[in-house]
Amino acid sequence: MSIDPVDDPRSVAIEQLEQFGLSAYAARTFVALTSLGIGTAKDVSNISDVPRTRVYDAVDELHERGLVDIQQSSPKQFWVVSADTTCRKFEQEVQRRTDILTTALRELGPAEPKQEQRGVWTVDGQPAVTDRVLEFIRTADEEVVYMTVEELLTEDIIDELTDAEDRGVSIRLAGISPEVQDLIRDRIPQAELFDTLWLWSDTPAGRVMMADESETLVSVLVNGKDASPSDPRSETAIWGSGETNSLVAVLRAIFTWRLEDGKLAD
Amino acid sequence: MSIDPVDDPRSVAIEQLEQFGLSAYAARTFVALTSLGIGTAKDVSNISDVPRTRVYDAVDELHERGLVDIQQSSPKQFWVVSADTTCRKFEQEVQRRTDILTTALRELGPAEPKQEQRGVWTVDGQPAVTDRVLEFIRTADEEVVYMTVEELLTEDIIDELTDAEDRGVSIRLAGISPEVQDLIRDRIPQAELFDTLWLWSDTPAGRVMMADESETLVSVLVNGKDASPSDPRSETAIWGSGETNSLVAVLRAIFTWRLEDGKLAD
DNA sequence: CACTAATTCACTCAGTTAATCACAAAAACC
DNA sequence: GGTTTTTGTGATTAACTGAGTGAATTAGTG
Repeated sequence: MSIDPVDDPRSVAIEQLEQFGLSAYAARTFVALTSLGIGTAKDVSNISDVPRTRVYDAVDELHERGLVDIQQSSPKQFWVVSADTTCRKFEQEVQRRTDILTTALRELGPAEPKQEQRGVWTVDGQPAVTDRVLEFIRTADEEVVYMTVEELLTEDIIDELTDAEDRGVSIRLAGISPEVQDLIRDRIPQAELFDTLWLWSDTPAGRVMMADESETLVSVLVNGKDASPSDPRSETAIWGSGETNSLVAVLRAIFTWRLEDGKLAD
Repeated sequence: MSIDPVDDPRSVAIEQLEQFGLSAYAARTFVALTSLGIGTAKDVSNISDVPRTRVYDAVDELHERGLVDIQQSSPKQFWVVSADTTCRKFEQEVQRRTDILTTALRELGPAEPKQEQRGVWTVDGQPAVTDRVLEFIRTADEEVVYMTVEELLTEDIIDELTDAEDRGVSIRLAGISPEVQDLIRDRIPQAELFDTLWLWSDTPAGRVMMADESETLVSVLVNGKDASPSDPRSETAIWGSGETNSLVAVLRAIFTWRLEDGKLAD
């Protein structure tokens, strides 16, 4: 077919506008008006598939939001604000909302350190896993050990590691190719780079990390062979926290042993 | 009653979370978990009024979004990310969406200068009116005349006027008390301050503006006496654009006459 | 093995919104 | 001036989503 819905700017815009809380009609009407600039209900109905009689309601909704102005004539004319202004508007709106949410949650959250001992938690999806990793690095104050395949040593992680090092946290990294090692030595000079601990390459490798010997995370990439090759939600991790957590215990044992044995005793 | 819903951080947070696209159950569950830190379905159901049997669905939804992790034990335990991380997450998410929307709309909008001649458009609500004013100032390149009551000479307008002045646009302001005039002279030194043109004080005064003698806007505050005194949606404006627009013609005549007559001829 | 708690699943009900239709008012056109 | 088309408003119906409830299955516990 001629138009691929995922590429068509119309569909994309409509999709996003709905996400911002507009009704389907309002979103489609807005997009139609954006390419028209100014138009009547008939014009809008022609190029969008909004029933003509419903354009009026949709425009009212948009007018409420300050996105469209109405000319009281017959036929009514509808004027749409510029794309730039619209986006600025949404950004402000959302910024305001985020602020409200932040303060509300802060008032609420006792933020008492959740010292879970026994449990092992699951996280799915690379973004979510990265979040946990970042949080662990952020709250570490002595040591971070991070074994990873290269595709998972992303910029945000390096940033967080750099911050940690500045706080005096000792960083130990593994699983990195020689080229990237150079980069790391530049960005995080104090980091200790050690070789990967076990046979790593032919497994659906993900990452293994430990912070302060009390927070650990292990992940695998689930689409090593089959599954859609570019599915971003293909990482699955488990993590545990607390000195007596079993996962923590296992990893601490392994790391301590290998680090002291294979490399240096610090 | 003991709890005012508009002040209760729980209600506020739930409200905002729903705006961000979470279901009612998911939002309430999240808030409950935020004050708990870690909890079971029972815990959540006790302090929120989510039916126990539905906590699981809600948690699934939150897990999908990376806001909650699940411990596969019995009873299941749920762990919630910190308030800070949550808000960071939403901010990123929304930023991404706004970017997508912006590019999509840019591809779409011909952004051809909408030169409307005859029409007079309506705008309601102070934020929306301010938007139009800002846009007119932004696109002016010779002259801006702005008469206003003080409460409508807000910071964002002053900023935009300052920018305009830097571009070499001549600014003419009226309707400002002596104290504020000093402020203006400091912020926008080149601005010409002229006295209000007609009896202004006993009307439900709003603003009158003209940009480049081709874009004009007139507003009134509709709740001068009655109506809820602090209703923000109480300003109503009309605007017109183009050399031959009737509203433009009228205002141009008045301003030119009064400015040359009463003050100076520039 | 029996009993209880926990979890999942299936179903109902209500509210919302899309969509269609019918009608009144206004414009345009003989 | 009457007729026809266009425009705007309101009512009505259909479809869908999501809240809420309860039954059925599973997992712990004594």
